[in-house]
Amino acid sequence: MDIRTRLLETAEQLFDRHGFTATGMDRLTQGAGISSRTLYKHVGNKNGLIAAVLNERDRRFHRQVETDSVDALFGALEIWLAQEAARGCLFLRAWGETGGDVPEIAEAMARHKQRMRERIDAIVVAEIGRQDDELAESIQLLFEGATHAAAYRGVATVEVARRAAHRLAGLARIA
Amino acid sequence: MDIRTRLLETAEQLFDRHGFTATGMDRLTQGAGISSRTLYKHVGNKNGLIAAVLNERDRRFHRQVETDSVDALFGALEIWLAQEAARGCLFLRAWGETGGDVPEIAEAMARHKQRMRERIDAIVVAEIGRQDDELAESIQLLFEGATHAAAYRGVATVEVARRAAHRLAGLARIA
DNA sequence: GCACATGTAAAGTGACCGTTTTACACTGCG
DNA sequence: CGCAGTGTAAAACGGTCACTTTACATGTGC
Repeated sequence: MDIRTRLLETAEQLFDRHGFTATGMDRLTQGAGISSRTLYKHVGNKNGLIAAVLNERDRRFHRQVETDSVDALFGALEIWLAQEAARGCLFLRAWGETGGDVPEIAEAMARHKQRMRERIDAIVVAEIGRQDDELAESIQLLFEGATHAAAYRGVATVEVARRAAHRLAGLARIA
Repeated sequence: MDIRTRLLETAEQLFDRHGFTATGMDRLTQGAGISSRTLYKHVGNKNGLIAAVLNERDRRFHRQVETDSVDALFGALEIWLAQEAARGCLFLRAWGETGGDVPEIAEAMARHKQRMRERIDAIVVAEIGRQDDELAESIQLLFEGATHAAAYRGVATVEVARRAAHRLAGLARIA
């Protein structure tokens, strides 16, 4: 496997499991099986590594969530949470741990949320046949809520979010 | 002002602004204007301080959110987020930064979420005249979602959550 | 008036932080 | 053949980490 890929996958796991600040470079190099010199050649510094991990995760997450119905959207979230463990949104966690002070990380977070919003906009159009900002924002809230509530209420809470989104879409359809 | 109160208030601010791991004990003692010896006498160690901060915040948050209508609940959240700055749920952030491995912190988080759930259960009864787990869980999802989405979409998103909760309550009322 | 609790200031503990450096091995290409 | 590129291992960098210790100043109550 490619060195950079191995590094990013290892880092994503360790960051998600133990937190960003708490995960030292030694554990990262050891986990990826590379020297620290190589790590710094590839990602510059720790914040660069965090940003790279987030951007790669965004690509992977988006690929999974690229659906065009409310059902499929929350179904994808359910699968994601079931196989990745639910510890809240990694983008918001990175942003929070760094106090919002690292531009590359803040931008990765904002970009990810914006991309999610565009996907939901498309789903709304597919569901009710027209744009509806209020509905889209509500679905994003339910999606965000499920992502975080799953950490303490379990993945089953995604089903509740899916049904609530469905009901709101139904109301929007007849409005 | 009481030393312990001053310490907890300072710590809450610094933890919220910069993250838990990133906030060193020096900055805490300096911020609170106390010696490190006194700090350790009062809270034992850093995890003890974090747990104490969370438990105090739970008390304060709950006092603000102790309402009995959907409108008032989200109104309270809006006020809270407007005056405290929205960086996501501090309980989930602490839990995530410590990898869920610190019992006192994990318990503080779970207790806080459980208390929130009980409040929402009471609100549901007040709103529709009977218990409704599905509605309560949906409202908790919207509340959680608004808390986190406010970090990147601004406090205005709380209004959207409030309206969505209202609609779902309306549906539950006629069901 | 003396013990005691509670506070301060400041130095010291060893461990670990992110990052750089030094020295060396392997590979593929002109 | 030689050399640039890419990797390793391991030590060193100065700094900061959470936490403890030492030494000293208070005020309070018996």
